[in-house]
Amino acid sequence: MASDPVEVAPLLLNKVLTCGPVSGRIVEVEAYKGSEDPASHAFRGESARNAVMFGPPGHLYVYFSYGMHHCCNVVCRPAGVAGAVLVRALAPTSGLEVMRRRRPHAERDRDLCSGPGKLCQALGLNRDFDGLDLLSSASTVRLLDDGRPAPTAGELGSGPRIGISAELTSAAEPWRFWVVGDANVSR
DNA sequence: CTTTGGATCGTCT
DNA sequence: GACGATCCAAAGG
Repeated sequence: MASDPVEVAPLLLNKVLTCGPVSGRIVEVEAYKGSEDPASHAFRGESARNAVMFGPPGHLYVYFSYGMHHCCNVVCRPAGVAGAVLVRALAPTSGLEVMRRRRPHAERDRDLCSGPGKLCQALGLNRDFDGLDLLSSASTVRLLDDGRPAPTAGELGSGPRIGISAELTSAAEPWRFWVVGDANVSR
């Protein structure tokens, strides 16, 4: 959990993210390095918004974007060094009724968590949850291992990250990872 | 099915 | 004052 985001990202696949009655299996992620990655919020140094990315690993970094959406990340480098993994999609595993109520526009269950903004809406996450320790049993949001292993080489997809300006030097890096064939992967 | 444009506001320049 | 680590609806093939 405390190493290079590009190494950690694929290992988070098939882990379970849970918040109260609602939970889902992680099926798509993106790695964001800190100082070496122009696409990272931490590239230009620490600020009030991204402070959690500079804190200890295993904590939740939640940001607000586009004036209406929240996205959540797992911090994964030692305190003082920025780095995180964006959770892009979940396969819903429990609390589906609550998710549907929070996301009335979702017509199919695969629309509930198939995007970083969607899954935060489904889990009810916002900036109030920024900084939570995902590995503490006392936290309202937790990252759990239910025994399913990370995808094998044949089950693991990878490619360029989504929504990154093409002019950035790291835009073409294959730092997006997903579970091949899962219906909840975005797009 | 794919493409396009609008919504909306915290954050940093 | 500009710009997003996005989502959705509407319009066009």
